[in-house]
Amino acid sequence: MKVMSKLVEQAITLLRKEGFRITEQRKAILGVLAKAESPMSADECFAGLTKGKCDLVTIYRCLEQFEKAGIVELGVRENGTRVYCLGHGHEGGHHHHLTCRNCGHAERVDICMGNELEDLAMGHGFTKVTHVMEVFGLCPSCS
Amino acid sequence: MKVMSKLVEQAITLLRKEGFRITEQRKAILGVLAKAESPMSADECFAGLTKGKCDLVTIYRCLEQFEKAGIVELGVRENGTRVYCLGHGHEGGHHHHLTCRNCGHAERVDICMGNELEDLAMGHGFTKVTHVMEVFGLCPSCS
DNA sequence: ATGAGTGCAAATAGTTTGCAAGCTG
DNA sequence: CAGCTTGCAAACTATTTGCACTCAT
Repeated sequence: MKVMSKLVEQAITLLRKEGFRITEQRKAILGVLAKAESPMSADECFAGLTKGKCDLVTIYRCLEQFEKAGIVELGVRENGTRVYCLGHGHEGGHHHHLTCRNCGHAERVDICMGNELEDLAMGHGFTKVTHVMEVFGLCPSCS
Repeated sequence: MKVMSKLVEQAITLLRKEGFRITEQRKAILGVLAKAESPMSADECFAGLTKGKCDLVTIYRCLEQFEKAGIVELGVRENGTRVYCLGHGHEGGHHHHLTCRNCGHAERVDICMGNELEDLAMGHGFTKVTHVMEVFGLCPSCS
């Protein structure tokens, strides 16, 4: 397991802290996510792994754990497919994406109305508020 | 086909204008959507129809057409299920929803950053920009 | 009458579950 | 060594497609 990106190291530390176990497959999955630095579906992670490294089912289970542990962000594609993303750059905080409907290329979007939404939801008496937002379009090359 | 809500009538007019044909099943589906006035999945529409009125496949196809014709809004649930919504009240323009993760109850949310997103996307050279946003939480009764 | 629309059956995509065996802490 | 994790097979849910038939225009 050659060099390990900073992102992966951070993630592993966090996982360990949350009491999850560190396995070869988890490290591999994190590696793929880190290399992409953009949202990926379980299937895409699978494709990015050296064949036989890990079962697709394991990827689903790990991604779910990663999300619970708060080390990846969950998003949705236009067609409903769930995608997970290891925070890009800096702090990797909450963010969204501008995804090309055609080639899949995604860019980070930092505007977000999370607070306004939370306030509004609280106003309606809702608790445990979360939100999903995805922006789609055709990127310059695909336009 | 008893009385028909204003919403349904509007929708039918629009459909006709766009060159789509008006069938019993389409009217029925619109009727269900209008009664709910909140986002529904294809399955839920199906359940709301008198058995045998229309095939589930037809619902999928109709909803797709309705969206193309611009008479329903497309949304996504937390788990990726697509939901469609006939504009509530007033103009039925673009809007989002605050959905209870537990009981499914949904309320309309009018805040939206569509313009900011569009500007940002344009800035990145993207065209044909659309976005999906859904807010989830636990409603007062389910909290 | 003619092509959009429908029903039925079957195929897909994405995701979940059960269970026995393996590996981490 | 206890129990979290994994792999494999199989079940499931949401959605799509092919094809012959029907009905709105």
